[in-house]
Amino acid sequence: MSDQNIFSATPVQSTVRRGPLAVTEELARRVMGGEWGDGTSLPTEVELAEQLGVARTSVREALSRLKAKGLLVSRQRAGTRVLPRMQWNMLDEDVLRWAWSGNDRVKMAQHLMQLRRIVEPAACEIAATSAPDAAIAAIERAYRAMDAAGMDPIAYAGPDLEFHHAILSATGNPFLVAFGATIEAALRTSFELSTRQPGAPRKSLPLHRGVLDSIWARKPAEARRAMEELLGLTESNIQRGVAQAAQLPAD
Amino acid sequence: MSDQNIFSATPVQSTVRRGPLAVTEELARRVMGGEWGDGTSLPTEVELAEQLGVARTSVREALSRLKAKGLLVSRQRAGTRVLPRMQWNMLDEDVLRWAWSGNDRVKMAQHLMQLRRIVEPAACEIAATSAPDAAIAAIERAYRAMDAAGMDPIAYAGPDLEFHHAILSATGNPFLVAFGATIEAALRTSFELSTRQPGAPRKSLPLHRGVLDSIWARKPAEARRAMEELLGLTESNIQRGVAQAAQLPAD
DNA sequence: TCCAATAATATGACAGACAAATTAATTTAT
DNA sequence: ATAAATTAATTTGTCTGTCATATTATTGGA
Repeated sequence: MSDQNIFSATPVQSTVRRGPLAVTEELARRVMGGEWGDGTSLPTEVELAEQLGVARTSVREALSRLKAKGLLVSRQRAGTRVLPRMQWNMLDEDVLRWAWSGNDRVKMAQHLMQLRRIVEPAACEIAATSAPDAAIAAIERAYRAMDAAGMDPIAYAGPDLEFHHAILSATGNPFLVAFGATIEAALRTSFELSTRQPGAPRKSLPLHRGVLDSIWARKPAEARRAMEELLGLTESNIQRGVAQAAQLPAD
Repeated sequence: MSDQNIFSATPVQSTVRRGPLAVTEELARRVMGGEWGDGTSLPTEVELAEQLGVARTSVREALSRLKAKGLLVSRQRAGTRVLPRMQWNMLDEDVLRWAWSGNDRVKMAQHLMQLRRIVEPAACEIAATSAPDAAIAAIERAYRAMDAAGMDPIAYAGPDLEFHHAILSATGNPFLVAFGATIEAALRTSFELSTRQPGAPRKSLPLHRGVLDSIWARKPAEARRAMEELLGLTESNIQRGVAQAAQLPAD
């Protein structure tokens, strides 16, 4: 039973490096999966080390990472408890990625979309008002890359991500920039679910153009409206993607 | 020189527990202070352990926490580097607290306020639209506690915080709930800077009432406007506080 | 039955060693 | 002499083991 370590159990996905990250990922997966849900105490560090086939040091390092992200808390002698999900920092890149494996992807996608509808139009408004020209130029570079990518959804995805990130950066507000990670996750979803719509870039490119132009024109209200329109298209793409995905088995 | 450990060097602030947290806090302080700014490699783990007068294990645990928060990244043999500030997760509770010690508190307070103006009115709108009655009741409980606190700014602070948190919770959106930590930091500032305005609660209480009532009334637009008004007062309080604090030495 | 002292236990910290990976240095071949 | 290849050095990563500390559980006594 001790040979049931994580490396033999799971075929080790290519993106997961074999190092301490693997232990973190595995523990995170179990916490997210609700194996020791909400308030219950999880096994001792020694037990976990045996289960995973690693040293206690490695377990401790993984646990400290999860504690840093607000998923766990541990008191001496009392053991390590799972904090209530409401207290988790869902805006953290990794937490979001881990949570994504859950069964409620659709609902989560909706919540992310709701967040984008709140933040991104406002960011456009701010960018149009006070962004330095250099920052707007960065947005334009991303736009040109999108244009160059043409109709290839794969090549289109990267610059698209960069476009939205550049807008947040252009606000000059570090807290909005920090949204980048969250937005990125939302965008990945959107790509994941809208890949089945091959014509998507054709429709979205001019809307991106509209956002860019109104920011250049320094018209905040117009920039906000342009982004709202763009997000409207994105949302409908996602909804259609969800509807189609519902007829297929989950990956 | 090896006796210059953190416990003898600094008189150990009362809030800082003596455990591994102390090492994390100290390292975070140095990273934030720009001691090894942006891309440069910081000392080896052994050196840090000697400097701080702790074992390498403790240093590693602290470093792993900082890595989890996106402040550092370390590669084997290459050492541990500080990631560019733009990539830091400013929406993390601890990162925000650490960054707060910087010299640009005023600008940061403005950025936080800008974020609140984006998120909180939108949250009110959502709450008024779709929050279950139980969630609104939680907002009301916080309001009653504020009312009971009367004019005492200290007793007023807790329920005020709870009020804004309850609104975010009422949206049912976990990402907005995650804002709680950030908003909390912003509120602490606001208290810190508006304590010198003893009459503040008297003005702010009816505005809170307005927010609560319009959410109960299920009027989204009105709820948004009420929150915007409340934030307007808060911002002017902060600005006045900043102006007064400018004439005093920084703590 | 309740309180106090004691024992058990899990996390926290420490020490030392080896493994792995990447960079720096050195040697060798062209 | 230069470039490639090999070797060495260095730093993080991992392991094993032990002790310290805090908290809970137990047991004993009043």
